[in-house]
Amino acid sequence: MKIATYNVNGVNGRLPVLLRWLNQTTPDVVCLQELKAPQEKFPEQAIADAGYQAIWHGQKSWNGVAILTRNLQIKEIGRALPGDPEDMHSRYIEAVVNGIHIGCLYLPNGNPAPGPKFDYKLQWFERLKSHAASLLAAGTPVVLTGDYNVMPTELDVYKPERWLDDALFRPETRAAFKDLVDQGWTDAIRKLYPSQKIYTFWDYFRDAYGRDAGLRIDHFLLSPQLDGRLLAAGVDRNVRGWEKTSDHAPVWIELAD
DNA sequence: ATGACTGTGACGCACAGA
Repeated sequence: MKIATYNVNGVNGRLPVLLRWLNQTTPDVVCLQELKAPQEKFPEQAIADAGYQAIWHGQKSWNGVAILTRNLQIKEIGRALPGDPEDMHSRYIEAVVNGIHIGCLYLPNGNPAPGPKFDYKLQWFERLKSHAASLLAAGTPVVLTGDYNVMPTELDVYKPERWLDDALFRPETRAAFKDLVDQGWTDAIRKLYPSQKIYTFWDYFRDAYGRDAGLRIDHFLLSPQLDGRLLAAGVDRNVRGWEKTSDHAPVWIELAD
């Protein structure tokens, strides 16, 4: 089973790119982030015509997450990260597909740091850790994937020294990600490519893609039940070179059935 | 060190992104 994650940066503006990529790569499950569309403006029909059913949690202008499946039943479990009923951002949706819990997340950016946005990021991280721990305790296979807005190590940044004070790379952020992984999760890309420079995002500015000035911020965390089923993983980085493309590239894993 | 790009909502320009 092939599972992909893709921060589309606007699902309607990105629709031609999204459909082209879906058609070329036909993942079985797709987690989308940054829909930037209200609930009623999700392009359900175009995605259905491409062969995918979908559940989504939209929001006007910002955020928004979705899970798409191809020829697989999808059962929604929830569309909010537990722990803060006041949090109105659409940043989490969870479903069961093929017996696997799929958590699709869009972790807050957190800039500028320090400040209230950074505090929100760290609080969101705490809630994620809490929910992740309960998923592990349940003992079912789980994939937690999406845009984590974290470069976990220096290997994941083109110029680490420039990012030390950034919300995506500050010590508190990296520590939160490490705490999460240390619960018992496997970072799928790093398991297969422990020392390779791999990026999933390139800024629109200054020809970042052309210079390969990238970041690795979109991740797949696998619960222990799935660790042994990981067959392959990669980044469809060519998609970042397409016209009218997102600043993120799709990332994917392949699991044994 | 700075500013550069992009999508959305509204149809200016502000805001958020990373």
